Amino acid sequence: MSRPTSRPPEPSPFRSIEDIRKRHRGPGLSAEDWADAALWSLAEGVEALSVERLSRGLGVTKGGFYWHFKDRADVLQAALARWEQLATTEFIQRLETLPDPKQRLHQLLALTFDLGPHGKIEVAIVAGAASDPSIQPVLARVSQRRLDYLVKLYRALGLPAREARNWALQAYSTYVGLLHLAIASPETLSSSRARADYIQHVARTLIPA
Amino acid sequence: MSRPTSRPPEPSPFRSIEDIRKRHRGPGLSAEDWADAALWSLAEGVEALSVERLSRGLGVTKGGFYWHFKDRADVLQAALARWEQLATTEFIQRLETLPDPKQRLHQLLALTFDLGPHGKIEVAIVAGAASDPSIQPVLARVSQRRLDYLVKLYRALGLPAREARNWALQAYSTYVGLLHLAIASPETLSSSRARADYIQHVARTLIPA
DNA sequence: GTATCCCGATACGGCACCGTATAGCGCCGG
DNA sequence: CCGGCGCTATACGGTGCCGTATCGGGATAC
Repeated sequence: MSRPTSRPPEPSPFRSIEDIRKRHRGPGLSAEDWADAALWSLAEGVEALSVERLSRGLGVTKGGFYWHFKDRADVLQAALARWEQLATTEFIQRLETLPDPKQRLHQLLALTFDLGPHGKIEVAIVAGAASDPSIQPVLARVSQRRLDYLVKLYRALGLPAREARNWALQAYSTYVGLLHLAIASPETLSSSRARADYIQHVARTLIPA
Repeated sequence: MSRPTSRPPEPSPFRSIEDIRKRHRGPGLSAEDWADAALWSLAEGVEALSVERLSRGLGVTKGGFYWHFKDRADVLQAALARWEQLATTEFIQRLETLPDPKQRLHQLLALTFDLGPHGKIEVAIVAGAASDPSIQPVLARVSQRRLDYLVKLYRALGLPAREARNWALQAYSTYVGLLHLAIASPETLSSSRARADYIQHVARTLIPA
């Protein structure tokens, strides 16, 4: 019925389904396990997130699910919260290890082109937001925080506010467009030759000075 | 059971649901009526396209649906075919009315920023392709034709093949990213001031000479 | 006026998922 | 060694959608 006290140590970011299933033969599944699995499953589309599907993927029945979560919407919000954390805070923290703003922009491009499973998840979330209003606030926060950070980087390069904003918007659009392209036309940038060439091009046009 | 002979004159591109419903009190619904309604409904997500939902939206029961289409996948393909036509051929035709490649690029930007219902539909299709393999081929063709056309435009501006390709990729990514942004953060470019400013910025950076 | 074509209404069985209820089992503390 | 805690298994009723079958009725053609 009700939620238990959550486990103290945050286990690990972005564990694979296999990791979760392995841990299964041990204590059993925690709320974080379910939420992580839910986050992964978002790659197949928000609508594809179902309690029974999730259970099957984890090799258990849905019996325990409702011990941790009120309903499907509840675990969706948990997964989105996890995504928000990974897609903003932890991403920015990784960039902040570099001292120079220009280096950060270059690193950001490199990370952007290193398409993991994030791409499908992001696209699914945006598409889901068009039909599921509960997604919109999370998505809006993520976009805003990313844009704000980009603006900050461009301002650190010496650009005035208005220009920094435009560059940030364009950089972010380019990033998102690349996610789409990876789905729509995977072979377009499959050659590492064309890829490197395009990265260099983008770096030239998106990093002003 | 079987398909009838299709009506000779193509009725009209992108009719609204209301248009379709109005026509209803007249002869009845044609295959194009259903396909158009299906295309609209894609804005709510590919998964949201269901036969019974479609019927309710059109104010009839699903009785007649299976007269025109074999199953749900059939009408989905019809809707995608319609989208492919609108998103490539007719779009390019509109641009080809302009004589100068640079004018065409500017017009393309203007059309891009004129976000209609297309945005949600495109995003939904890309997201759907990640989970529904039957969508992938259509999406790949559309992306490829658009990219090819962009490359052609940039080459017409005098750029060598490799560079034209990079610019085309970036321009297309920027376009798709804008679609996302319109969903994720609608207020970001709601002010016509910021909008015009950003259009100008994009035009400067995406149209070389 | 009647036959045919085109399309809508209704009814049915089947499936996938939801959320609830309840019982069972391993494990850990006392 | 035993009672409760954490989690899982099983079972159930309800809903929405699918695809099929069948009937009915309006428009049109003749």
